[in-house]
Amino acid sequence: MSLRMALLGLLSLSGPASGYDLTKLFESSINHAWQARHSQIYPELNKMADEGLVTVEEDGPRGRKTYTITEEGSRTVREWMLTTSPARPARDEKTLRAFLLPTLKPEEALGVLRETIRDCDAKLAVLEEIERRPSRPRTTGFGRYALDLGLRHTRMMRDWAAEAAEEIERSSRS
Amino acid sequence: MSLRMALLGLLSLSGPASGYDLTKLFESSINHAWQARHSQIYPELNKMADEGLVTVEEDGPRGRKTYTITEEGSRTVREWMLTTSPARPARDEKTLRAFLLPTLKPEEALGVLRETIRDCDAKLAVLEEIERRPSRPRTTGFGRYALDLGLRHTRMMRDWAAEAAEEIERSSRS
DNA sequence: GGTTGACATGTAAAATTCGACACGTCACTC
DNA sequence: GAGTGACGTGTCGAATTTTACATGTCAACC
Repeated sequence: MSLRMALLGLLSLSGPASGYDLTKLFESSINHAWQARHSQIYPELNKMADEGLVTVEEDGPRGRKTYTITEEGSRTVREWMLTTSPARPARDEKTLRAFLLPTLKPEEALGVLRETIRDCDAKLAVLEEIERRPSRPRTTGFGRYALDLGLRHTRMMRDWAAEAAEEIERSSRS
Repeated sequence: MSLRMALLGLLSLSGPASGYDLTKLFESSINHAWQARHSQIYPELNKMADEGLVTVEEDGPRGRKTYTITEEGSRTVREWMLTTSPARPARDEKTLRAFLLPTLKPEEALGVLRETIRDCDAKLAVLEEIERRPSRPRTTGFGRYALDLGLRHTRMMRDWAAEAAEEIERSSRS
């Protein structure tokens, strides 16, 4: 259901778009919270067209199909957003690795943590650059929350890694 | 591969355990970063036994099988931890919902955010209770990082929701 | 005229994950 | 002795996701 809602949501926020557009949008926006390849997106769009959640216009230059969300599609995503469904728990390989850190020797764990810090710093640089950029239409409203959450999440991860590293250093010195 | 590494990691951290134990351990430890039902765990343990990553002792009261990680299993998980594999990106339905918040009317979004805050507070209460609890064997080392990250993540989410809510209130007053 | 790269859509097989069904044991309580 | 609930393992079908294969167009550059 999540993929469907993500697609309807993107269509609702960005206006009519093609499968190709949506694939790109996925990558450049919610990638840190959800992902889908075009091989999953195209069939889902066709299914939704069959079910009347979106309409499709087949014209465009290269067999391009433009999808538009329908009234019913909007209702569907709105209901999903408002229901307190207990949302399936997150899956995050990075956090899993963090959890398994104690399986390593202190020096090894320290190496992994330092790499984590570097990765976070790199990601932060990218996100902060986007934040600084003079407001494109997308920065207001749509994408606003995503960016903010992404920044907070990355900073949180960085802080954690830094403090964990410091703790390991302290305890291995003693 | 992640499930396999999670299982090997847990076996490495907790010592020999049964599939049942591991299912429970999964729920009580890395649940917020990775999940698996017993229907996924049991077959994976059998496969790993075939491949020599774990050994199995079939005794125990109720047909209980006890799995122990082997040298090869340890090597496998260690290599995985140390390789900079670009870790598949996270999937988090809650963040997806957050991202789609702008599809809602301000009052509706506000409602969702307030509920998010309540959920985070509830989760924080649980985690902080665990943190306060006099150190059981698991709180040191194993589980230490997981708990810390869980706390930080939940606080981050709470702060984000609170500030987003405040921002919506401000802009709807004007 | 040929090549390259972004644009554009699709399918199929494999792997992963979930939800339901299925079976049996042991300890404790009423 | 019957019932309940935690313990314990397993399989199967469906849904979801990934990876690879497959095909073709348009614009720009050389």
